[in-house]
Amino acid sequence: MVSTQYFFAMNDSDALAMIGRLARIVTHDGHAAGLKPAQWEALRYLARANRFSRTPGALTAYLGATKGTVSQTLMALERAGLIRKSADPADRRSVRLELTEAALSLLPRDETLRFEAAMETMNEEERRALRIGLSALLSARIAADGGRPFGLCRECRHFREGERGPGKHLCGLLKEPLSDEDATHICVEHEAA
Amino acid sequence: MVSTQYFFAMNDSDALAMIGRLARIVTHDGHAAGLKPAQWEALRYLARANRFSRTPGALTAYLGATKGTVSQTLMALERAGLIRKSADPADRRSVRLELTEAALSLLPRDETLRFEAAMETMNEEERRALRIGLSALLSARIAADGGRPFGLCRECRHFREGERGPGKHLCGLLKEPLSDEDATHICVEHEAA
DNA sequence: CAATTATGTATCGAGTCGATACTAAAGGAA
DNA sequence: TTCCTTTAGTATCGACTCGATACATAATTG
Repeated sequence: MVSTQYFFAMNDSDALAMIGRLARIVTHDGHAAGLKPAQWEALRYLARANRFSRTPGALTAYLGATKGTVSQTLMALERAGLIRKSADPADRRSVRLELTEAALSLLPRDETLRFEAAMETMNEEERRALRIGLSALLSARIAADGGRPFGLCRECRHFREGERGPGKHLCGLLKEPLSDEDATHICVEHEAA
Repeated sequence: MVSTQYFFAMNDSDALAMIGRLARIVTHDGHAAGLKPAQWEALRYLARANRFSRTPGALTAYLGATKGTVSQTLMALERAGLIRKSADPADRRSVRLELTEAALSLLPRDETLRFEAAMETMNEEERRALRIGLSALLSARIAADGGRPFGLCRECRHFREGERGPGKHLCGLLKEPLSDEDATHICVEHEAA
């Protein structure tokens, strides 16, 4: 493998520098298709979030930004025809967000997908190391900041699998039914089991 | 360990999402001490770069940005008294960059240092995995983009160790003498051995 | 010596993003 | 019910980002 020839990360300081460089590349990738980095982040989030989590507030928590900033990004996306907003019938303060067809057809042009291509050139041991290392680092950092993990139902303490029959689950927190499809998306209310 | 409880990265797509979230945190950290993300990135780079690499051009290559953007960031840093510019006597188009005392005393306030604190809560296996995984990913991605690796002399094909005596090395490319201290900084001209 | 290439700056426009202030709806307590 | 507090989101400001384009100057190449 050529891949480990360039960088010799011997200590945490080197790892920190690599994290910075990685972040830079992601930001740079965010200028694809005439969008901005924050706009791509919002689209990616909405594509992965379950229906309870497709709101400006949840996106704000995910991004760690302020409400005002997220509001502006969402307005830009709405102007561009990439998201639709609708009122939440249960809570009229709240706004539901939905990707449009245009947004769905734009997702394959996400430049950060190039990282998946890069991973394909790595061997299985390196890929496994990446998953373990990133997972541990993110968990530690997000926990230290008091942020939300945004995980899947499968590892959530509120998940009650099959409580309404096969493939029909329940969220114990929101008291809402969950389909198999719901359970494969990330959730703003996620809490580790 | 709590750290691996939150995220279960099963595949490359999950790893990609983690990379995105990591990048977001780094960007957010970049608003410390009244500076902006791009300004912190420039300061961190200049603190790590050897004397051949402390130029606007090298910083542009490192950041993967355009010359104009980097020029503006550097002007903002100069106005803030964090960098000094000086003419390169050998090439009068080129500008040498130097951190001021104020910048050096600001470096400990870099919020991305919190990642080092997060790493300290990880066990040795996780840390090792992080280094290996990040290294492999960055190498692969940067190679795919045709970017420069910005490594250390030790792993550079131009490095001629001790050619001028003990602790006195030589860069075969630039034909310049290198001290031990020079060799511990990253270089824009780095090429893997 | 002319053409080309390289280094860096000037300017523009849409967007970012923290800060602050604001509106409106929900929820709780007396 | 009527306050009061909390929550969800928007409006506006100012400094900065960042790609794009155009430009000036210096080095290099033919």
